[in-house]
Amino acid sequence: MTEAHKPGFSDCNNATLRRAARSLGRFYDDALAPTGLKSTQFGLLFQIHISDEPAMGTIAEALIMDLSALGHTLKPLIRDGYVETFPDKDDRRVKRVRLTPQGEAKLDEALKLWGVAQQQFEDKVGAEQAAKLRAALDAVADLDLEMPTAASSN
Amino acid sequence: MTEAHKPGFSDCNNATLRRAARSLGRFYDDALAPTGLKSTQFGLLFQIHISDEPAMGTIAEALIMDLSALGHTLKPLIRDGYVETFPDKDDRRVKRVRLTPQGEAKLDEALKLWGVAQQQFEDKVGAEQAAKLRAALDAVADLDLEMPTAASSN
DNA sequence: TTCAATTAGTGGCATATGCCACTTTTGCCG
DNA sequence: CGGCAAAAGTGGCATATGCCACTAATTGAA
Repeated sequence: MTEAHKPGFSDCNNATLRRAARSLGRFYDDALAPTGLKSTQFGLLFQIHISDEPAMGTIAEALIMDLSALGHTLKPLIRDGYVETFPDKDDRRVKRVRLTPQGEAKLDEALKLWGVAQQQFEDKVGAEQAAKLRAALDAVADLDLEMPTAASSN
Repeated sequence: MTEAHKPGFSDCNNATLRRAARSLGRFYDDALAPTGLKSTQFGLLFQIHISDEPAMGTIAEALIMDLSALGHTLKPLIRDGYVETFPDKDDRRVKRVRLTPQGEAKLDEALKLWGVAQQQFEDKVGAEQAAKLRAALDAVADLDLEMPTAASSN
């Protein structure tokens, strides 16, 4: 076969993905810096915004993140007054989430800066390519991966 | 029709990337769990392995990660005896890194499990597609993105 | 109705990552 | 040569994420 270039991270799908995530994350973080929000927080606020007072579990599922991780990530946003929670009317185990007026305002503010970064990115890779990449990433994220024969070998 | 029912949630390239990273990270983490290593640690050990006693800055650059972040991430690996550092002969500011024999052994052990996960992934998406995805991700990671506003000299 | 199993979150602990302020070395220059 | 800027790391602080053990609220029998 071809004289494979430096293997390094290149071979591991996961390592490559994380590396790209660090790189792109920095870019979007820089873009949002003036708002005081991290790109992850921005994404979370947006997800809450487009949902209808979602339960924590619902958000976690949509973002494919651990429920407890979501709880942790939500704390600074609640502390800063951007988000608030309230119990579900029918199931007291369920805690629903919504943006506060300040949260909505902050999101609007962030959306403008996000747009600049997003545009910048798409100008570089092309809107078409970017859309394809996102589709591919969504497909990967939604894969039902499972370890075949879990352990107990040799 | 009703909106907001898509798997993703926004057109944000960064959010989509992070979401996929969380998802895939879990898969690889599960695969490596028997070794006691996280997929990130595995990636770091591998990077050190294929490099020639790299300086910390060199590793950070290759993985596109903050130097201080690398330092933090390295700590548990040093504590567990998989990695050791030593000063550069010519420049005392430089700290070089290498795997210990246990580190090499642990890496070998992890490589086997990684291979299974990697194979599992490629069976699902196709080796061809996976390679393309990695190429796209590497391209994204190496983009020279810059915010127009604060952009000065570079 | 009462109790075991399930579901939704919380809290603690540990790693992953970044930024910023320092400290130590080098390098460069007048 | 002396001093100042740049380079390489370190440490502290804060957020991002996961897993596990627990608690509280529900549900599904018996």
